[in-house]
Amino acid sequence: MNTEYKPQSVESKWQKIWQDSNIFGVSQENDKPKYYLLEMFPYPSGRIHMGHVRNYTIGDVVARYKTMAGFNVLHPMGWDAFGMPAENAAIASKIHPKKWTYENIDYMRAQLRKMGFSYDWDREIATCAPEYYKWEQLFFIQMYNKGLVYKSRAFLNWCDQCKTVLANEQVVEGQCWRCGSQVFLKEHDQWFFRITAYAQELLDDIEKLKDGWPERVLNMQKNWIGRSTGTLIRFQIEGTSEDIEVFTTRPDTLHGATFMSLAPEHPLIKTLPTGTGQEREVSDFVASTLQVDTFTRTSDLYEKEGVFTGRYCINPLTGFRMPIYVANFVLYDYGTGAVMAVPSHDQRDFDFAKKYGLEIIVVIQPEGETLDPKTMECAYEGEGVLVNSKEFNGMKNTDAMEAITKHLEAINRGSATVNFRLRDWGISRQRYWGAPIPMVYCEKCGTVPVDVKDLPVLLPENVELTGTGISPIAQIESFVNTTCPVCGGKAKRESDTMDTFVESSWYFMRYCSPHSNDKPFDRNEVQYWMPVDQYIGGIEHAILHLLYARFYTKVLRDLGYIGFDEPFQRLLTQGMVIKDGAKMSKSKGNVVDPEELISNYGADATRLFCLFAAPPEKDMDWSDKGIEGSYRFLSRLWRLVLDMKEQLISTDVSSERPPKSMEPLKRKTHQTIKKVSEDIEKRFRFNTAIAAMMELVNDLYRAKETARTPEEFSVIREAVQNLLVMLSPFVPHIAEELWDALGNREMLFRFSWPDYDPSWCEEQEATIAVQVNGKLRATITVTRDSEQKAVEARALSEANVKRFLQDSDIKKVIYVPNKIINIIAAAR
RNA sequence: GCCCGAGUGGCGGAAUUGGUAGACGCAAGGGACUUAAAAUCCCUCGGAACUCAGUUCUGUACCGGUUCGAGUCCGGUCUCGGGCACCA
Repeated sequence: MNTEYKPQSVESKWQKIWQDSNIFGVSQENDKPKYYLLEMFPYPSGRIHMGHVRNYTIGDVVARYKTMAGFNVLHPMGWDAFGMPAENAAIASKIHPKKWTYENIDYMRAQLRKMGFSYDWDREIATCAPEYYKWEQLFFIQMYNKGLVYKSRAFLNWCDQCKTVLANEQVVEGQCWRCGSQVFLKEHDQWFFRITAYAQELLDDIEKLKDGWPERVLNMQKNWIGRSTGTLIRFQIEGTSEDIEVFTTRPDTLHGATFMSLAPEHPLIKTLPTGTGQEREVSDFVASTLQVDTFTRTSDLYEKEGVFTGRYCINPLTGFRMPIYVANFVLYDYGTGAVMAVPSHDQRDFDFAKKYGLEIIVVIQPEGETLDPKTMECAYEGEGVLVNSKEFNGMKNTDAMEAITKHLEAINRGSATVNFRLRDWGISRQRYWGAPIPMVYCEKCGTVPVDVKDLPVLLPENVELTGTGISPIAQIESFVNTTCPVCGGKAKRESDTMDTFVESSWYFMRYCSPHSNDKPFDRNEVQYWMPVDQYIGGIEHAILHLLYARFYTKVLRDLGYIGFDEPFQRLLTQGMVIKDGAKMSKSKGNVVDPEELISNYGADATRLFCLFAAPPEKDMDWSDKGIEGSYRFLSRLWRLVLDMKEQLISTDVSSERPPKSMEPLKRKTHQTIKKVSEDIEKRFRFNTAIAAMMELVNDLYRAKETARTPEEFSVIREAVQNLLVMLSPFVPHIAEELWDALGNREMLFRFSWPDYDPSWCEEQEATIAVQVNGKLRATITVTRDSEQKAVEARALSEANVKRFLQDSDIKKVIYVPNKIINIIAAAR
């Protein structure tokens, strides 16, 4: 055999064998425990990038390890195939999105195969296939019937670059998460998923994920859901029977509420000023405020401004005539879009009152201090005792919160409530390449869902893509014009498509029965495989995808499809791949192409370096020199095994006691099995597992120099065999090849993960650090588990120890067996 | 402002329960082999000092504490990263 390591031929050989024998196919099975390992599926953008390589390599190690450790492992792969890049490519180069997408899928599938990943390709799905999105349309209709889907006209985030609205989760620092351009508010008709109905459960169930999810992600979700408890208060508008509703966390300050602030988007703004002479001023203010993008408008530095609407509302406790303002800092999105202003105890309201000369009434006095509205320079937001609050005077403000809320309930002016920051999920997209929303507008019957038996509503293929902002399918008469499923009369179809995050909210269930064609999935199969035991993906989905998927799982449960609450038991968020101090990106010109790495160094070396360079959850620094090191290691392994091939084949692993000369190697072998098993199983620390195997290789090189007898080679064979088994999840091709070269018949992937012999893990001797007063003075080697007396005697006989004990009395000796002996002494 | 992380050689990173700080790898320097180079193999590699086979001092962002013993625990400070934030 040629002794030079040439990964390309080895890798393609084994990839073909794996593919031809369908070795990675799995089915429901009862004698092994199941394990569902999932990596976030990719968008088929054209080529895989280093982020994919890292993510999927980590997953593949776990999948292969778990298989060898005796689990029935589901490890599927598919494509998050709807989305805007396909459409943009179509506009730019006149390729149909469908063709573009499927060509990309073919190319990327081949790339993933070249990496040697152990996917069950029979389960591959693409979310743009009607067989997939059909079920999503069914869920939509069932959710609609249950009141979990509704349509509403609202001010929404609009990205002018992408020509579509965006969900709140998809706006990052006022910019579109995808293209980075400024997002504006625009009034739009939109379909919403009522995720807020699950806000409390999404928050509560975070408790169930504590053990398996990174705390960071759970915190982010908690912040995003943003629960706060407070009171809903109704203020009557003077001269009408209408109320303004307000949410406050400080009902204790209600007696000090002297004006009202409304968001510019508040519906009352359109009617309130009528007849007051303020109409013009208000509408000008609203128009100019709404032109400013939300991010700027809500930044700290933005000047707080407002305009009087000409109307008043009545403080329900004091009867105070509160002027109603429209103010640019009030968010329509949060609470009720209206804020009762208490300038004495809220800094923002204080500034506003000073600016417009509004009344300030102190209602909470801090201990040992008397606040005076005339001399106050800022609001007092701390605790204290109520004043100017009628029967509540003298009460501690913390107690008054409940007391005032109770009182409001009694006079029917308010109630205790819980408010969430989380908004309903707007899922309409004015784009072509997505799943059509299965609704119909009938002149007689109004908005009605498509009849379930007519699903799927197929996305028409004969479109012209222009990127003008109207849904392209709205212009296709044959699609839009339809008949009403209720009355059979003329009707028009909804022409918006669904947010692509809807597809990724349930794909992990479809993998369980990907070929089911009479229902979304088979309940038995989903119940067998789900929940996902280990999910792996990027931190950028901490809120977006992971929150939506949790929500959707709960919805499908309540629709009766499944019987569990959470989709992902454990989550690993892997770090980014960094080069030259920045995330790899085309614009920075620091992109490394995986395909080049595969052809230069092979898939195995690429995989190895991705795993070795950093622990998975940390960002990984790409290093061109580093991958050469990985390649060097594999070459070293290759030569090691093939150089000894003859001697190894002619001997067998023996259960006899090894020759003395080989005892250290046998010990190292079992220690390495233990270390590698624990690093994978308990810690997901592949870098230290690889380091341990490198050490074993280094030891094997030394052993190879001295070995002569078959008995000695037998121990080497034991080490090499186990090494190859352990390496196989990391570098599967070279491991299979060398395994085969040693004459093993069974394929490594089908081989069992090795057990270690605990008696061979322990060293015979222990190196003990000898300290005098906590400082290292010598190291001694003693037999394991030696008595303190013997160790102490040895320690005291060390010259350097004696030196430091001169003219001193020993006060105390601390002995930790096999580790350390510390002699505490004081000068005479 | 609130809530999380993280700070260790020239670099990526080890040190799992408080017990020899720097495993493994990269880079660098030296040597062997070679006509030469590549490849390979061996040695050195945190800093400083000295009486240099060795030994001492010092060192895990900074200041302090607990402990026989702290990278690890506690209190405080600084820096960096992340999330939320005019949130009523």
